[in-house]
Amino acid sequence: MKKLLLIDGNSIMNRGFYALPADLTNQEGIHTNALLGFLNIFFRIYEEEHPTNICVAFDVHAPTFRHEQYKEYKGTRHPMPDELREQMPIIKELLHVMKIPTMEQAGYEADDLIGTMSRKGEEAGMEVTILSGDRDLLQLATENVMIRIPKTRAGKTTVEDYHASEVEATYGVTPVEFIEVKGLMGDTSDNIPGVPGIGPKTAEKLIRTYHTVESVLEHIPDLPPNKMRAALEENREMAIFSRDLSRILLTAPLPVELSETEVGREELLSEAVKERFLQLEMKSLMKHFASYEEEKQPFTLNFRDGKLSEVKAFTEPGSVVGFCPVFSGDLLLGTAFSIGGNVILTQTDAIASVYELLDWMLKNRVTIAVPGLKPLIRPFHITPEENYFNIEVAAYLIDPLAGEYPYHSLLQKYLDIEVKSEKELAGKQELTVFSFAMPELREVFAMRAYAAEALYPVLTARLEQLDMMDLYRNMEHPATFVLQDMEQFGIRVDRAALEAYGMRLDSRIDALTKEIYTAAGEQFNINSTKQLGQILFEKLALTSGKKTKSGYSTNVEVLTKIRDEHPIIPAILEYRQLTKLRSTYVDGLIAGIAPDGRIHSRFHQTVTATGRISSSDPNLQNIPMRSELGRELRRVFIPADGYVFVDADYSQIELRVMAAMSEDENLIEAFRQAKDIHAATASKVFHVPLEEVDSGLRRKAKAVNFGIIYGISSFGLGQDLDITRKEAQQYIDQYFETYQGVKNFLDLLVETGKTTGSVQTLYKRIRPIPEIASSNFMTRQFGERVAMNSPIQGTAADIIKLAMIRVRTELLKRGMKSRLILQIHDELLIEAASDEVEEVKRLLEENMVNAAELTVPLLVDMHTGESLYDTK
DNA sequence: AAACTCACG
DNA sequence: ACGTACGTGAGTTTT
Repeated sequence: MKKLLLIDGNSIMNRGFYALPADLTNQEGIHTNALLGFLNIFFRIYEEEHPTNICVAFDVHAPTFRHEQYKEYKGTRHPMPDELREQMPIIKELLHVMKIPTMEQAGYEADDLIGTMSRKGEEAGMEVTILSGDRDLLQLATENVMIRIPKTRAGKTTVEDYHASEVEATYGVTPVEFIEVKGLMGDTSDNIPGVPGIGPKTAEKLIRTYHTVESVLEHIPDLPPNKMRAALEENREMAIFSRDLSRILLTAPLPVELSETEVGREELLSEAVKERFLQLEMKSLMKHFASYEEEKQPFTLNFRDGKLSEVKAFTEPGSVVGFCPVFSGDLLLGTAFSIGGNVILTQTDAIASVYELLDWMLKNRVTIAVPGLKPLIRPFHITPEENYFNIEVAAYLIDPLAGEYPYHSLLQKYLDIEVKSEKELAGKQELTVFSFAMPELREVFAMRAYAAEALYPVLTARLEQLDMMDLYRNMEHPATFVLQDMEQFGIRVDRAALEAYGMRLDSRIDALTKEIYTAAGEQFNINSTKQLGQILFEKLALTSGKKTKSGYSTNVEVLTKIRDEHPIIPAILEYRQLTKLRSTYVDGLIAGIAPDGRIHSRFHQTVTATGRISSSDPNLQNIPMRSELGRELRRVFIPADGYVFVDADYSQIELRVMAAMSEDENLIEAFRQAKDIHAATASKVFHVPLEEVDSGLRRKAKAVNFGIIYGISSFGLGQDLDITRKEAQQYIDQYFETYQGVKNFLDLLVETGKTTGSVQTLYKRIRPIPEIASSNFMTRQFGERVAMNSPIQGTAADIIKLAMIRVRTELLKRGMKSRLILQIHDELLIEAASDEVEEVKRLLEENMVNAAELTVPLLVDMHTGESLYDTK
């Protein structure tokens, strides 16, 4: 089978130019970033596909005759920067040396040439791949023509692949209809006007129903009589014109014949090419020549179908196996077991049989390594003592900044094995009972189990090396079970009360909306910061404060400063508060209520850089508290019948942790004595007797205390207290004079960060700080603040994790009905059976206070109540 | 997808 | 001169 690779030259060069550092030059001062970007992605695709035919298309930069009448064509597009322009002839010349044909044609865009060539290739029975950064090309996708769009996130480049079916799956319209959608919505970057007022959502909906622009126009009488319909009526011709502009030509005259596009590996990687790359000082490309001589064997995984009994037969007592069950909801679809690098796939829905096998393994001292443990705990009744190993959590401890821990990244990073990612294999295929018959999905399941087994020895070795094995065993592993419990229990919500609260908000939002429109003298979208900025700072000429990247800032800080300038401001502030409550909390929480009347948030263990837990879908760690109206919302969170809430939060845990870690005698003593640490700090720092510390002075000391924890900067403190930087610096100096141990401690953290590239908590959890080595001043400063904050925030997070584990263990041991249902960083919420309240209170306080042995006491504030509101 | 805003600790 | 406090997640608009 012949394979044709067509490349959108300008688009890929452009992408390389902006993705790679602009200071990438050779000794002659020629910029090479776009060239390198182009060639990197080119070689990657080449090695993946091994195309037999290649052609690269370029735009000719002159007005093209198709758009001649359209004067402002590409008027909004930025001109090509000189640094990029100078690289264009070089890439063409390089391609010439590589014997890859290029094409450009006056009067036609590269798109048209690619479109036409793709059809020629398809007709000739070839598989066609189009490489571009531009989604417009998606209209060319068919079952034989795949569009590949490279994306770079966090330094890693992935490629999105679209056949016709994937375009349809992703956008809900066929590739041909894609053109029609664009005709309606327009495209500012291509200067295609579209129909004003119709965005992507509306356009997609219309085309999904009517398929073509003409058909939409014919059916205008069927549409609801609103703005959109009026816009369509008034812009009939524009819609057709825009659509025609969007359509890529499939009949352009081609300067290159299909038969001329054949390429051979020898020409592509010839000595001449190598020499040219070296002249341009693109040494990183040399690996392609080396690999030509000594090709690395691609990794292939061994997997086959088999029965659970075979798995058992092959498993040696005391060994490590990789295990990955596959569920669709609660339904088990099958399992993958990896034993000594051989994977056995079993299609089965018999959870009990699998449980039996796992039980046998555990009894035979087998370590069961799993990609992620939390989802398996409930179906397989797993307990913390059992010998499971959680690959995801281990990988998180070693590299907490990675964000995600998919097997392909981990295999690459720790074993230098290159495998296709889940996405590359399975794409967007859904899980069904047929999944075990689909080759791509089978490979995904097998790979997950294989990776778990293969990664176990290297991750455990790394954990040992970093002295984090205890942290894993005694803290992270048992913590997974607490999180699973919290997800399962959820929290009860009074839906009716929540809806009533929403209605109250609605009526006030309506009134405010009218008020704002009147004050502004026109209607506009209050949610749009762009429109709001124009109204406030241009039309009403109010004092604009800070700017953002793209215009005026309209945040609370700015608006509060001009509160008295115009009655519209307080109205907007209130509107903002209310709409936030409405959309994020009322609507968001209602959407999250399960059939059991409770919200089952998800709790994540591998997300934060510092070791904290995070919560999502919905986030229950940011329920309003600070404003009275927002706090009212807490009334809708209620305990089950026969239960009450018992809530306990650590008092000043981060400051206490800092006192203990720094061993500052003054601060430790302050905590041993003082009831009010902010007042005590004020007294010492500002040299005022404790009795004379007023609320203003206390507020300042409190801000300083926070600033210290965040990694102090005079600018930040000044901002917070609204004082000059100089004054803020004085406060900081005075603070450090009082607490010299703290100063030494923070200095040591920064120094440690600089020399080792990371810092750690009391329990050895590490936080890497790549920023601290940056040559950029701002970035480096950020790194220094992180070095000061992370050990403190992280140690506090460690302590509450220990407390959670102890509380869970204790509740279970005593066979109590009460349960831990929520963690909010320094706070634990227990839904306590009414007859257990006193015991729960004792147990909770006892276990929180004694979770860690510090040189300062840990104190908790405890409250009980009939709703989350009452537990303040 | 990125920017902006804002809810929490 | 630079132009920010540390850690999150979600909704909305704009690109």
